[in-house]
Amino acid sequence: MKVVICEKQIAARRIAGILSNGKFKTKREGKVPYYTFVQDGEEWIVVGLKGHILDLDYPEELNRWRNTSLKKLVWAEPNRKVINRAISKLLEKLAEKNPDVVIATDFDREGELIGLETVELMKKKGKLKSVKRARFSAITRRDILDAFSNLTELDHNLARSAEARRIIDLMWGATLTRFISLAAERYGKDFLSIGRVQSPTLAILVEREKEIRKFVPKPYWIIIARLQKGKKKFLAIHAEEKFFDEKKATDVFEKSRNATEAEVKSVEEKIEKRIPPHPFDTTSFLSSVTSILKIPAPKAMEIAEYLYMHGWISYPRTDNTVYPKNLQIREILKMLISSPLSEKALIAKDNLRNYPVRGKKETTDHPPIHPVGIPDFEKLTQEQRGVYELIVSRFLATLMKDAILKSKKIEIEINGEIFVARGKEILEPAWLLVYPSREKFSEIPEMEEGDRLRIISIEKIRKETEPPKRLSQGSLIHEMERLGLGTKSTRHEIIKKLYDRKYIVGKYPVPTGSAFAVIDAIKNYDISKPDMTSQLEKEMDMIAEGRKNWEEVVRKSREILDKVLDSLMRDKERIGSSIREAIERQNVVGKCPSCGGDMVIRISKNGKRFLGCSRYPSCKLTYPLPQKGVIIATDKKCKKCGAPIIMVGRREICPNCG
DNA sequence: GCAAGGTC
Repeated sequence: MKVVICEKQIAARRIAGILSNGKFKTKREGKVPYYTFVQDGEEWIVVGLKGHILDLDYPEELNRWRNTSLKKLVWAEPNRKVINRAISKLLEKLAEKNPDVVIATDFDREGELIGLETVELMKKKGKLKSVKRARFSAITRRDILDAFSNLTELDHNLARSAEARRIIDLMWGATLTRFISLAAERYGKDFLSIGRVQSPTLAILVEREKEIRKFVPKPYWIIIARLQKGKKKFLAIHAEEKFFDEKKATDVFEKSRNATEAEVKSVEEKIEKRIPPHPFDTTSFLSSVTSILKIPAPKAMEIAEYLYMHGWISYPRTDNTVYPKNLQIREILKMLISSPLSEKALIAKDNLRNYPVRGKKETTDHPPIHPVGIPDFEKLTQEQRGVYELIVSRFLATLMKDAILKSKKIEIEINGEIFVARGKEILEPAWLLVYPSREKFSEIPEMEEGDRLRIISIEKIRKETEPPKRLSQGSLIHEMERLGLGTKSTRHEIIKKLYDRKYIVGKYPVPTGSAFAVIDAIKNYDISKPDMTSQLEKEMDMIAEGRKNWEEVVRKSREILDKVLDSLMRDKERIGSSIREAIERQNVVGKCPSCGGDMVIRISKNGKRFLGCSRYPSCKLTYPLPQKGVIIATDKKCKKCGAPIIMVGRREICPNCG
């Protein structure tokens, strides 16, 4: 008997289909499906796992946080425990039949470890006749048949490199998570956490927030001219753009406002192209969903998972931005033309480019995210429908011709001062008809050198420089990818974790007081930096190449952790009180102008938030609060009424005067 | 009640 082990259900079914020429049967052991067929008189069984089947955990006696010495935890050996009882039962049952086993998990580090876990679990139950490895980087007929006729051995070094990662992550994560929670006296569901990926990610947000808060806006002035050519009105801005010197701005303003006429000095026109966006990988998918549909990244991934499980989109966890050669693009387009989204699909069909757009990242394990089926729109929620339609739109856009624009720059003289009007018109919209673009377009009238224009008005407008923008969840995921933090499958979960720990709040994540305090406590250690991951990556490569021993790498990491823990322990009191203080201050936004108590964000009986004095009931002062947006304290007071000024999002307001 | 990595 031959037993083939795959990493996931969909892979198992497709591989069974390829190996059996479509002649396989689906059977079940309890709830677990597997696929079976007979070839050359031998029975084949193809099993689909659900990722890892073993996980690490510490022995029971180390699981009482308050009674366990952290020093002991650092040096403790974690146990392996089975994650999914039903799958392990099936594997054990198959092992008893002494089969030839072929490991056909994903061709990567974790895939190799999943394979090794499976073999070790099965070997406990029966003697395996042989163990082989099938390596393929795409589930296509050719790649699979090729892999199965050139079977190799399991790469133990590669698997052990993943094992080292797993042990190192757990020992650092568990030890420091417990340390910071114990120091801050946060127990149960309120615990705080630290990890190799989550902490550097949080540090990015904290750094950015510090820049935003210390930012001092600088006033500047712009001078604009409202002009008219024929019947068309348009705007031009003085060529200096930003005047940081108000006197200079006033001089220019006074000089130009007396003019009665404007004259076109030069006209510059350019034809420009806009290439469609590249096919969706997980990162660009999440970034587009969060920015276009305003759906949080974890939710977007959940929806993608749902659409995939129902056979409407391809596998959503991919780093690939290039369609594979064998992708049936014409067929998919045809399918979309007879779907409720036919209108867009027909526009695409009439505007096809020669070859679909290619992104920079090309991998062969999964194709970019694209539609593979048509759901019943009536049965989808509004969000599911939105996500599906965005995937369709993106797919169509990648097949379409470049958009053609005409950009114009017109220089206009007004009493010796030069003003500039800019316009951007769409000549050939092409893919812009099916996919949203962030670019702004505006038309301005046709003009020629020497044209005289009517001046409607000249205005001097005061503006202020703006602080850096907060990262959206999508840009945060891009940033994580750039720094090598997390994987396509985990980045959104890391973000969710930060929300669960109340380290961040709001749609555009804003770090809370506890985030500032925790990052401050660990800022001098590698665990708060992306370097720890890049260092670990290097060591994993060396283990995989056989140039380092995995146990040695783990032991060295333990020694470092041991020292880090010693150093943190010496500072435990100070770290603990600074986090506790930060959490207490989290809801305080300033002083009560009436009695000097603290003004605190509170929730009323009907669930609305408001500002109330901490000395209630002896002081009954309250202010209303906007119900939306993250509220941040400033150290300013309102000049009119003395109430504390608060920041809502990035805007400062007085809760009393507005 | 810990992490990060797979997957549903």
